[in-house]
Amino acid sequence: MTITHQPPGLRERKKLAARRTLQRAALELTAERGLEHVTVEDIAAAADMSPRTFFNYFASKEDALVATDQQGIEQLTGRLLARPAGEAPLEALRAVLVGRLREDAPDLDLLRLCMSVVEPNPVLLPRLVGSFAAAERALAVAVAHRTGTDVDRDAYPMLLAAVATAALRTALHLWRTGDFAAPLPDLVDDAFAHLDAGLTAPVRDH
Amino acid sequence: MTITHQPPGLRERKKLAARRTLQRAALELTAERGLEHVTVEDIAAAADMSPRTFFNYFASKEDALVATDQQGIEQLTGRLLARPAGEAPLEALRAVLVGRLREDAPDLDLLRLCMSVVEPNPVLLPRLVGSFAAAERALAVAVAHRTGTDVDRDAYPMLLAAVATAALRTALHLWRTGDFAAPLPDLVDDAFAHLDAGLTAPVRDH
DNA sequence: AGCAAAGTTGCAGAGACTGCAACGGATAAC
DNA sequence: GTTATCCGTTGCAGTCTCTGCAACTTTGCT
Repeated sequence: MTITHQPPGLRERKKLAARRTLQRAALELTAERGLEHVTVEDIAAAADMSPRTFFNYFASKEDALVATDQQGIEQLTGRLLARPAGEAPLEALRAVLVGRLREDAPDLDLLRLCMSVVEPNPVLLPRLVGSFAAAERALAVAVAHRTGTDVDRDAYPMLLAAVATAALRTALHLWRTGDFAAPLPDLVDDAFAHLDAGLTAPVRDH
Repeated sequence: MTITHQPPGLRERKKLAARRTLQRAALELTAERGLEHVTVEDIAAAADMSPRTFFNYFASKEDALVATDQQGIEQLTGRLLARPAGEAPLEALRAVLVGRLREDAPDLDLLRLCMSVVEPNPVLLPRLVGSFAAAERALAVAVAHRTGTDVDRDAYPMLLAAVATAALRTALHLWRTGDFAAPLPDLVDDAFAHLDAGLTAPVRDH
């Protein structure tokens, strides 16, 4: 099983499209009606698919609202490993995350929807936080690889990955509470700047 | 509605006991049989309660396996606010978390069980991570209060709370992969030490 | 065109979860 | 001591989530 980096075939593209369609349908319906007034059947219908097919893409209804796809994760770790070897790991993480966010606008769109949906449905907050777990683990492995440490014996890789997602989550929170006015990449960058500054109590300038 | 800090009445104690009984039953059964071979009915039976009662305590089967109770969270934030005002916020968080872990052994027992259960049931990992969300939010509010910042406008409080739980989660991971040999409080302390050291790549000494 | 691999769908069934109403034990007021 | 009240427990009925399986359709390749 080798990883093929061919231009993705029709098959893959259709699958990704279907996934996005379902995700968007789920988010929009939930934004309108609230989480408990949307059934999987509704979502499937809105996406012109069978309910059974929904579960081929998402393990649960809530997953469709907060999930990050495996492909995106692999893209992140790939880029992380491609950073110059001398770079400080935290810097590399910042560059990769910010870089990715600056690129794809369509993803940002879904992300915004997602944050809007989570806020009035607090049950989803743990889910959202949990959905970062997979990415975090993958990033930790990549960091371990970069630094020659061991994910299961050294604190460093997991801690660094966890701190990076902490920055991301913080930025997402501020993004939403600020009505998405500030550009998300900038917010993430700011959060990392706080980390660089050593997490000392900030000066209040407002 | 004021917060009563009376010695908890019989009623409260019984509720907490019931909750723990259910939690332990759920964890032990899942440890034996695996997540998908345990039903809520099984758990309720093992705890000598009706299945319906289970859902009076936990919103879902998985919740019983990873949930942290509201009371514990309030205890944490209470202690955080009671720390000396001059103390650096990260230091205060470290002291509170480590302090709490050094105290109650029974809780550690459940925590160990929980980690043992999550490992062979990866579906639970996001849930576990998500279960920290509530605590994190509460801690962020407390930090904001301590530092005079705004949870919804400044990155600092959420970032700090998220970093603290990152340390905790990292410690939990190492605790498990090390077969629970090292004392958890020490591991948490170590993780915070890494944070203090500025997240620079560690020297490899093994 | 024709074969093989992979995706979609329907179906049936187990189990998760909820609202409601009845029951019962503890508490408090009289 | 009796009565009124609160609050947790339980059973029940019903909806929805989620899964395995088998039939069918589409895609990718020759």
